[in-house]
Amino acid sequence: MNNEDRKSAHILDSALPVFVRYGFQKTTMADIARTAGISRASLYLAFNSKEELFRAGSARAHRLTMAEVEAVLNRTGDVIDRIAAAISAFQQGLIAPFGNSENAKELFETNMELAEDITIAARSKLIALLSEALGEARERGEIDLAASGGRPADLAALIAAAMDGIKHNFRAGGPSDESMRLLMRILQLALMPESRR
Amino acid sequence: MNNEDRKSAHILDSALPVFVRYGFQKTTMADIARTAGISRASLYLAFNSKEELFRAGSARAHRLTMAEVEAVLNRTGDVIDRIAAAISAFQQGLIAPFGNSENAKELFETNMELAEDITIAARSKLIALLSEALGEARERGEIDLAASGGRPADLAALIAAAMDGIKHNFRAGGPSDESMRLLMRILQLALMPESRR
DNA sequence: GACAATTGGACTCAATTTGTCTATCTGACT
DNA sequence: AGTCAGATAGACAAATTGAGTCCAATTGTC
Repeated sequence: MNNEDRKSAHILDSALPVFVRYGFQKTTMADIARTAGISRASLYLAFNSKEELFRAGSARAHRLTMAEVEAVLNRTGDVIDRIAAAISAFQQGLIAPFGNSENAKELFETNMELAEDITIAARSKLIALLSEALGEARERGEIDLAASGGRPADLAALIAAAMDGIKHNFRAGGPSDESMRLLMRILQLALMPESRR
Repeated sequence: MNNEDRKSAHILDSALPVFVRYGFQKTTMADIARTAGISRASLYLAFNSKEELFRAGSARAHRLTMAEVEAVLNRTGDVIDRIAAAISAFQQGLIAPFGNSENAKELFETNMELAEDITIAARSKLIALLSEALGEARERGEIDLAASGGRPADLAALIAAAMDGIKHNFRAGGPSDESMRLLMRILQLALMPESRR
């Protein structure tokens, strides 16, 4: 990571809590510069506009989170457990930081206006990663997809959809985690090879 | 309470959480109107300006809180206990609603700009009420001021000063409550009549 | 229908914010 | 000391937002 990147990263890390506190609309570039400990002029050297800055923040959050998701999926262990951990990492990285904010709704809307493509790409990648993990588990005979009749990609999409549905009611410590755990248990049972039943 | 007052009260009650959320500066009249469920035009029928609205809010909070403080002091029981309860009511009514907000500092500053007289008057009244309670307790022989050498007004001012000092570090559940309890125990010991020692 | 209360919307004016630019400063390196 | 790159304060125009006012239209009440 070069110097330029470290500077940008520092700015984005400083900007996040400001956006969370005030929402996109009420946050000014002066607020962000002050929080980052730099001048407004310098802020404009790093980002050409508030919208570009927000987009970069979204991109960074998605990049870091997806790296974490990928790392979690590449661990050893039961595939369902790894998927559960991956979903958890996804939520921790992309929803939790905002989910408790009173400005969550406005921020999500802003994100969809300014960074929808990034969000969609990350979601696609998540599904691809889950699908890949399921496919490999099937090769190894760890799970049996024949009984449920689904392909890895379909199962991955289902899991992502459930996660989506749950996230809309997200509040830390709410029933969201429980719903997700339930889904994982159901999957585990449904995908268990006959040989282990 | 007439209709006009109920309307104003409703607006002020709606405005408080908005101010707490955004601070005075970033809160707009449109925000308040939306939260109160009325039009911006109606909001201006009730209050001529944002500053007047804030002042009215401060006045209302002080009025309600001081009524509660007075009621608590007029209960039966040990005078020190009643004073402790009164201080607690004062803090609950005037500090707790903001003390946990990230905008606490800005809001207190705004209050001092727009409603300093109200704040000072309430503080004076608090001291007068405490002083009165102490004076009556002395008449009844419940406490002995001779040993400490203070007059009721001096003691009342001391208590208020301690409360002030503590409030600047106020965070819910912080050490503030403990400091105040300690002061009360000390007072209880110091003012106990010799006959009971 | 009369009446009062409320509203959306248009409007002005002032303040704020955005984004740009320049002259100046600072610190590192030579 | 001289040079250079990066950061800064501050000024600035343009755009946006917000405050406060006003009124015609609407709503609900009697």
